[in-house]
Amino acid sequence: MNTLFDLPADGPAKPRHADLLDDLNPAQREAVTHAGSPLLVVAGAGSGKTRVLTRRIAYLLAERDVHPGQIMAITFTNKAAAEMRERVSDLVGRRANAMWVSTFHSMCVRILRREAKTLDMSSSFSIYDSDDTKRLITLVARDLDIDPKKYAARTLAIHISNLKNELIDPDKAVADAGNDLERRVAEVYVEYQRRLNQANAFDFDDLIMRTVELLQTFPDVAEYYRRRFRHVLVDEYQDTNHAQYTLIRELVGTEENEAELEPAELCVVGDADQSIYAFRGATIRNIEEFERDFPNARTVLLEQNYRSTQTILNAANAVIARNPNRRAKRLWTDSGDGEKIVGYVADNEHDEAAFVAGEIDALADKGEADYSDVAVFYRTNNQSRVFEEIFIRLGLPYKVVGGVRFYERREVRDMLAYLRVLANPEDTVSLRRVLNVPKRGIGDRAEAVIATYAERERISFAQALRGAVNGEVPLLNPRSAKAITGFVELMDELGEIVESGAEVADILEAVLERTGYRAELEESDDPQDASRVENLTELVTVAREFTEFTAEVAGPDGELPEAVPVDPGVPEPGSLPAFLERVSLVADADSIPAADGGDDGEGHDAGVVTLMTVHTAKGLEYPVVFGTGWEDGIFPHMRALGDPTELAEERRLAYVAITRARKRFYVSRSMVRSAWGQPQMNPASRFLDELPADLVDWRRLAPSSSSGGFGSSGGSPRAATTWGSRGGGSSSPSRSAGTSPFGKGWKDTVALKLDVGDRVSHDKYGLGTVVACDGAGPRATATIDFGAAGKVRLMLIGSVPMVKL
DNA sequence: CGTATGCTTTTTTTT
DNA sequence: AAAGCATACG
Repeated sequence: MNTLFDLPADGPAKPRHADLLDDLNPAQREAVTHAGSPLLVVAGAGSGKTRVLTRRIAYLLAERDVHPGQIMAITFTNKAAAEMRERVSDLVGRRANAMWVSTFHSMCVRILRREAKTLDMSSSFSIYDSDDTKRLITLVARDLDIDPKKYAARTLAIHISNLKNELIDPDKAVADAGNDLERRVAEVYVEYQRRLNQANAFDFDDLIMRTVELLQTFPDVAEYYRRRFRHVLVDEYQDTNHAQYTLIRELVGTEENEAELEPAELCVVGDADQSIYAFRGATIRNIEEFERDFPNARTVLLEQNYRSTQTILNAANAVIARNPNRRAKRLWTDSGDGEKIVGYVADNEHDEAAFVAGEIDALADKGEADYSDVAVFYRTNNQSRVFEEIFIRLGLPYKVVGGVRFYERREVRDMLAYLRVLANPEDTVSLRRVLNVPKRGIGDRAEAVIATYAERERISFAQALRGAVNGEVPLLNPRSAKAITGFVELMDELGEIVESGAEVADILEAVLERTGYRAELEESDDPQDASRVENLTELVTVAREFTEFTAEVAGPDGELPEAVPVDPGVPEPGSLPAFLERVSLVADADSIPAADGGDDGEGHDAGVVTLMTVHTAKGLEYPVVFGTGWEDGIFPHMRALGDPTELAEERRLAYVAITRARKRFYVSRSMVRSAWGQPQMNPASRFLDELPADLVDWRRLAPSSSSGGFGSSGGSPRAATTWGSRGGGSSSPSRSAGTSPFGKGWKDTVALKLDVGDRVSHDKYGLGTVVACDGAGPRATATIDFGAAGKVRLMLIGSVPMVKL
């Protein structure tokens, strides 16, 4: 991390004007000092964006007499928020604590806790993540007799999420529904939302949508926040969705809706080329139309890059230039060309991982990089596995960021569900989750009976359980009633512990013991259960540290950093609700190891290599970056191959990957890669072709195919897109040697060999284009877009009524 | 009600 | 390859 520009820790509380602007380039300086109208900072990768933001805040405080309590800065991850706060603190001291620096989601939670009553919710509400959401939708869909085959809960959840991101409420969704799917979605949405309310819960999307609703429906509430926050700063503006955009507008206010109050000063920072979250509703429109949305807006362009070599920037520029309809922007640096990009074509994914490990080893040996200087990127989480295997074997220290997240593990979620029920007894999803975990004799049948009873009596599930204790529930067999009584008593006991003000960690311990959850795991002989016990111990430790940390931050006088006036409904620091809130809103990126390897003087700690998806890597930088799996179908992802819009997003992703690198960038691809069991052959990523040939030093090329490569182009090596049984070694004894030029080396059962992009003619469907290939050998299938006839997935085995054109 | 077994699906990316 | 889900049986 670059500490070059940080003031000494004991520096002046109020740096002078010159200190804040001295080391900025003219564009940065303008972005820092601009006043009086909305400001868009188009910040290319590595152009000093965070520096501009933090300086701007410091400048507001030092030179423009703004009070820290008037500043709201919004980011996408807690890590980014923490970093921003810290860097502002370095500049202006502890005054920074009065600012709101947070993610969209925690900011909204904070507002919602305070104003919950206004929306008929209790401030002890639960926050549902996508897993909870899916569970609730499953329940709702079942109650509505919706065929789970035809409408998967996940599909319904995605559609409902999209509606919420567009601020479409259930009533409007019903009114707008124009086809079968939309009608079903709307129907589920209505009931789902009702149940969320009943459970005193918000889902992720609600946090934004309902805050907007709050501000739009209650002008006095909106005015309170508008008077309070006179400066709103938004990072990663290109990743905002419509709901977030509207939220910003409501917070800032406009002349129309607030006659006596000037709109707050808005400053947004972003880069359309780094927009990679369209799949969750982010829209580049927000950044592209900023000047129209906010009249008189000023735009500042930051193109000078302080991170990478010119070689790396040229590569990134060349790739991103292929995207259509793009506002021209070229990053440059004055720090020289540096090393060439290193390329490698592997036989298979193990070979690729071995190459990466070998290079890291070599760099470390030569003293050219510490492990902590190195990051390995891949497109999807499952690709981390081979790297882990080989790193473990070689003893290379590493950390995987993301993937199966700690808080998503079953045992952890079970425990959190207990805690959530204790904090919010109306939380039906969590309650039903733990009802029979560990097994205590309350089966599906009993659960359904209770649910029906609750529905009919119009009471909550929790109340219905109490009804069962009193024998008021018909059709419930006595055994179940007895089991339920036991459960209710157990929860009451735990509730008393919570009431007594016990620490979160102690509550957790009590849950683990008294429910018998830990005992069940310990008695099990499944080796997985041993690691589950460890995870739970870890969870208790996390809870312990959470309480201690907040006690520490609160300081001796008990004064909280963020507590300006103590907002009603804001959870007590270190308390159970505070813990649950924190846990609900953590992101993968929040747990990324420090880039500087934690060298606290004592000895030399080389740190760990960081493994993560390109998405997670956004906003980070490393001296050495490995971009792996650059294959069509992997990166760009298979799902994007058929769609220009999605392909453009994949290309932005490639741009993000390259621009993370400071000194060295490696790219690799693999000829063969196993996908769900079966080996699969992938052609080179089209993005490799887009890298200028003279920038890349290919350490190993694809073996040239005897079939004389069609499809090879430019300077980059592209294997002929034929099939053969390469690599894998022992996997298959049947080698392709001596077979036809098209080398159908797998099994002779495969009737037709197709690649993505091939044109075909089918007896029944007519002309089509292959958009995806899956499986191999007898299980090979192709997904083919037949235009008007739709997309069809076909087996390629036996006699296929189709020819390749 | 709980468990075993076999069948299905799963792979984007995440606050 | 692995995990979740439905079905059948104890």
